[in-house]
Amino acid sequence: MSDSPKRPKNQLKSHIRAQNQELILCTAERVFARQGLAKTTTQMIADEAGLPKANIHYYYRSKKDLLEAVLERILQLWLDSVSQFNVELGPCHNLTRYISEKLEQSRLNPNASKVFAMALIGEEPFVLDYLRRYFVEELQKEKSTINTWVEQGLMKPVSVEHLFINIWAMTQTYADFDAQVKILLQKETLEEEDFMQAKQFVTRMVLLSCGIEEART
Amino acid sequence: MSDSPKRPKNQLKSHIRAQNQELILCTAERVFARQGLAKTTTQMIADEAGLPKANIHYYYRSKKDLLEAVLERILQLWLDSVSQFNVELGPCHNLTRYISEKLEQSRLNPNASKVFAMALIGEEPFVLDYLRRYFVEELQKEKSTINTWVEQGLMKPVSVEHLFINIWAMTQTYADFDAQVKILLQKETLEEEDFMQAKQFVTRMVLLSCGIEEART
DNA sequence: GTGTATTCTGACCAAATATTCAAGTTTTGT
DNA sequence: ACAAAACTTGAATATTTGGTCAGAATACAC
Repeated sequence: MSDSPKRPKNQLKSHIRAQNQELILCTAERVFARQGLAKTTTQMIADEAGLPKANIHYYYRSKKDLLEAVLERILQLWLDSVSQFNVELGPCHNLTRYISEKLEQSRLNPNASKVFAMALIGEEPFVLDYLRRYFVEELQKEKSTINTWVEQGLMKPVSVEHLFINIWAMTQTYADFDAQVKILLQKETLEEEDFMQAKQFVTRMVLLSCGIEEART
Repeated sequence: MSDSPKRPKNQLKSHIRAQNQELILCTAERVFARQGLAKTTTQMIADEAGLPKANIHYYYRSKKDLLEAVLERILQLWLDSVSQFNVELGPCHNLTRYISEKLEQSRLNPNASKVFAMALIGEEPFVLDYLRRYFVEELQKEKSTINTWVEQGLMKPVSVEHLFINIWAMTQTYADFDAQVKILLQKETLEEEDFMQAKQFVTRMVLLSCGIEEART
């Protein structure tokens, strides 16, 4: 979808193509995050990327195509970056790591996080389809893992759905609603330290609610 | 700001005026929530309200004015609807009630909740100013109340800022990202029952993290 | 070096949309 | 009943913006 004209006869995209697409996607992600999905114009992206507008349209037929390419990238990142649960290591270790990784990802890719949230709140079909396709089955795996732990008496039984809904809500709020967080914390910018505190706070809540002794990491 | 022409000589707005503004604000809130802030056109609002577009502009000079009127209404609701902490009654009762009220509000006014989230993620200056003006001092009160409880040994010391950030994150996620929640819960619509479960789940998490014995309400 | 495929880009177009206006209609105060 | 104020609304306007196109420039294969 994102390759407008015929690609170079075989395998690899041309060097130029790959490079420009990368530039455009990165810039678009940034501008989308800053301006909002609908308020962003192709012109803004073009200007910020230092390219003429027509050049953007050479690589991405339409604004919709471009947005979807940006979203695909983000969702891929989301899916890849957070490692799976490892049954062996038990709930405490896994949940702690999971929360840590999610928060770290929000901190390091605030733009991606925000664009994703915007698309989700706007119910972009592309994102909803993606969630339906990949995350539901993902959740099933975590669910069975957690059930195993429950059977082993390593944690209390909890609603896995609600657990994940709330872990996601908490870990993403620091990136998505950073404006609100900054106001409440009375800070100009969120430092690594703030994320560390968030990490501790959220981890504590989650572990306690699962009846797990807190680890001192 | 939101009253374009001279108002009737004194006190009360004319009946017609009040009625039309009410209709327009309600409709606008709904359409904004459905379409997104930027994608919504005055024409859509006009059509859905059954009024000609020019009539909308008679009451609200610009789209921006209209959005701000809608937001003001929502923020007012937000501020009013959730009752203050009552020191006498202790942390368990108050936190339980607070979470319950916030979730109930999300459930009953999903549009308002969503428009607010959209404006917040888009960093609408109007909303940020409002937060700075009212919520920061609001938080101060809660903070000192909680400190009192901590001193009385009724709960463990916690970061009040992070506590509220995360309570808000959790209670609003069910309305704001309902599309995601629906997918994960595999439901067409969120029922009262789902909100009840959310209420229990969130309350449990919060109380445990504050070292408070769970109430059986 | 030559020709073909790819990339670049300024100019242009059509559709969408916020906003204005002026001429009508209704309501209201007295 | 009458005039002033408030309200209504179809039509016009100005601007923004996504998208196109044709020809120029560049890279690439041989």
